[in-house]
Amino acid sequence: MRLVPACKNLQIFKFLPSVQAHCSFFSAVTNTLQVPVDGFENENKKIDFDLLFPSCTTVHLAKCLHSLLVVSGRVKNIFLSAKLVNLYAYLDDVSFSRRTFDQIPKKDIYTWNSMVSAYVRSGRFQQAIECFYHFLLTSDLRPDFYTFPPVLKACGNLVDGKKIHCWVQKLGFESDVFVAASLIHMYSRFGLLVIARKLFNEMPIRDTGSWNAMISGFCQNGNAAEALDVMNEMRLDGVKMDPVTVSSLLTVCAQSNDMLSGMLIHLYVIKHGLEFDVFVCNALINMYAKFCIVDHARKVFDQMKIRDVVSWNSIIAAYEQNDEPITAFEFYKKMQQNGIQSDSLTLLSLASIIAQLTDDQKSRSVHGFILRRGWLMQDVATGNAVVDMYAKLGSIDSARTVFEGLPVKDVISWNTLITGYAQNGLASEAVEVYDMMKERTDIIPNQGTWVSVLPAYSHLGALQQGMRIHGRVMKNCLYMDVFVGTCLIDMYGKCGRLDDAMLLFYKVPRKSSVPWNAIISCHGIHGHGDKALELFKNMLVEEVKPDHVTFVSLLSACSHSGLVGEGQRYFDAMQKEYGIKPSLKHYGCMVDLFGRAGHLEMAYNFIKNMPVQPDASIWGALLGACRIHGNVELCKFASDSLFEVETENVGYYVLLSNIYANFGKWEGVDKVRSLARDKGLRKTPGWSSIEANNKVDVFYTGNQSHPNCEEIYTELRFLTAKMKSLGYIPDYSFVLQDVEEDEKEHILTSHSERLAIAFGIISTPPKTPIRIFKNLRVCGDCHNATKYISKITEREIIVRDANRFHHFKDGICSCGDYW
DNA sequence: GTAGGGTTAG
Repeated sequence: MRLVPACKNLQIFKFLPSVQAHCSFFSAVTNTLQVPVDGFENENKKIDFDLLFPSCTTVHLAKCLHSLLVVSGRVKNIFLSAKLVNLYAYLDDVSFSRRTFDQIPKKDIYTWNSMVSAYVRSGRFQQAIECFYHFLLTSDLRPDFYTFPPVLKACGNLVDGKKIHCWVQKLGFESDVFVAASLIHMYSRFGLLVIARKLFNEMPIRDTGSWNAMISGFCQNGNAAEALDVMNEMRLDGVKMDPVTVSSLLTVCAQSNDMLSGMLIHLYVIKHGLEFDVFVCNALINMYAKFCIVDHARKVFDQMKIRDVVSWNSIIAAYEQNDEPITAFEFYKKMQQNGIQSDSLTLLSLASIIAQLTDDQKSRSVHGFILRRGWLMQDVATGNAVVDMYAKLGSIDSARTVFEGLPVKDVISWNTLITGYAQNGLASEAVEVYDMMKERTDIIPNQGTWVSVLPAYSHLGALQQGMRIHGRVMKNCLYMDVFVGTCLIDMYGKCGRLDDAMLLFYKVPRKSSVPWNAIISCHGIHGHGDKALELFKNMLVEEVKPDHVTFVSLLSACSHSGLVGEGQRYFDAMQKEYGIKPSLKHYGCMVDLFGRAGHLEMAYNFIKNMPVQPDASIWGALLGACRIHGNVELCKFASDSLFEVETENVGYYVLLSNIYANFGKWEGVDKVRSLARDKGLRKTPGWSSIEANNKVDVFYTGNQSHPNCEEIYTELRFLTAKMKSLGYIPDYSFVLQDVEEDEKEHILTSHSERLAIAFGIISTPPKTPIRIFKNLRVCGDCHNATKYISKITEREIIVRDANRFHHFKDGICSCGDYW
């Protein structure tokens, strides 16, 4: 080939590959277009370059064509060079468009238009606008009809385009259908729908594109009703909907949960033969996925003749978001088998699938894949998905590391990390991250932030901080958001303010089960079983459909209040009247309900008749009941069964060792403890916290390092003496160490809950309520002592432990010693 | 020779 040496000196050939590449290009184009290679060698006279452009389907081929133009000198032809600008843009290589553009010495309007639209097509809106202004400043040419649509599109993504609109008016292009559609679309993107509608109404001639611009304007603002109105006007006008109309409308139907309209449009699609358009099918898949009708989504997907990456992403996301991670993963594998390259959205779904499948090993591969593609650095959404994946898998440290490495962190990155800590039981870390976001960034918290940080405050019992958020939320009316509202209800309920929780409950929208579940559960943990049942009945009156969570809240409320008969009835009703299949959580509540009430045999028989395999939580509930009611035989059986299915949860070892200690079987205690030690399990240390003077203080058992330590122990000595004079006898069965009597009394008085109460007494005004939180269950002797303390100090003492609330007042506890 | 209106996201 003589061509190659001739090309060597030319700048453009830096990009050109080997001799073989030239050969393959030549054979490709000459075969297709029947251009003899001789023709090129005879001064190119026989080659029609215009015909070569459509053959260039890759950047590589485009570069080869470019080289041909350079070598043959035809690059000087202004038409052909401008076509190259467009070609590179279509092949998604805008930097080559620009290089080619720069090499054109005398640019005409077509050249400029091509460059601007090349930028727009590749999403570089800022550069498109800059190029347009550069054109206005440096060229004598006037913009034409073709100039404005891309420029207006760029404006819709960046700045107010009113200035550009003035230009359009000055030049008299407003009546052009293409320009008008662009204006309508641009104003819609700014939410200026009135202006958009006015322009639309004033159009003398409307084509389908004009209608589509108006409809998509409403759709992109989530204005479903108006979009459907325009659709009806359009049809009355006798204009047929095309695939563009339909795909916009399907999306807005999905967003607004309008299943009826969505299905009617689907019928239209079938009747008018639009079901082979890829955009339409993709929109249908997404719509059915949002409606949770995955089968319909699947049917649409199956009958598609051509599928693109969006089709695959949509069907994968459909299964992923409807809790079918296994099927979703199968589709991902099929996508690969079909040779479709994943994009960042594929990986977004994949990360969530892996989290749902709890597949630690695959999580590393997903992370690696994303890292290699550079998406972690370019695309914050992908980064957030990785953080979320690790957090959901419990690898919160990996989540943190990925988070730290993100070059740009948006509000969702922060929310994801906060939620990650909160859901892994690390509430104070969650709060720390929230504080860090507040102090070190300008990021404005949103609904998601409140939903992530409020549960952390609930967990810590940080009422003051929670209330501060309530204040902020009030300002922008976000408390009307059902999720934020529910988190606040939960926070007040879990911080002991049941009245405030109720007040709020009546303010938030309660059409869905979400706030009902929260308020029922709050009454349950406060031991107000009757009120929980009443709320459930109100829920039915207001025609809110209970879900599986409602019944968990309801059954556990029955269990806390000893409402055995009611619990049984609702367990039955749940299956028969509401068609909800009980999950292990429901079975656990029932075992707890029977066990706590002392019906150990019933609890055991219930487990035997369960249609599913009992897990550790079920045996744990039975073991807990055995502890309260002291059944040694069943205890042995329950613990054996428990450790067959679960050996990692330290709580169960502690429970069993406590039972042995209760019976004074110290060998048993030692055995269980060494068993746990061998497994490398360490007991969760018990702590209690109290929020006083805008600050949360945390006490561990036997704490000596608190600044008010001396005063606290003095107060406790004083209280113990007073309690004894009123008839208090320490119950040493709650001392879980084999030590002397003196030592036992000291151990009881230095339990974390007592330190916190004593601190509350000395640091808050007399007779004000004291609110305490304990991470484990409150000790029985402390429970008894707190009754006396409430009488002596004339204070209401509210203790929330891992299980429920205890309200102490005038020497009695709201739980009636039943917990 | 060029242009508008469309599908997937935490």
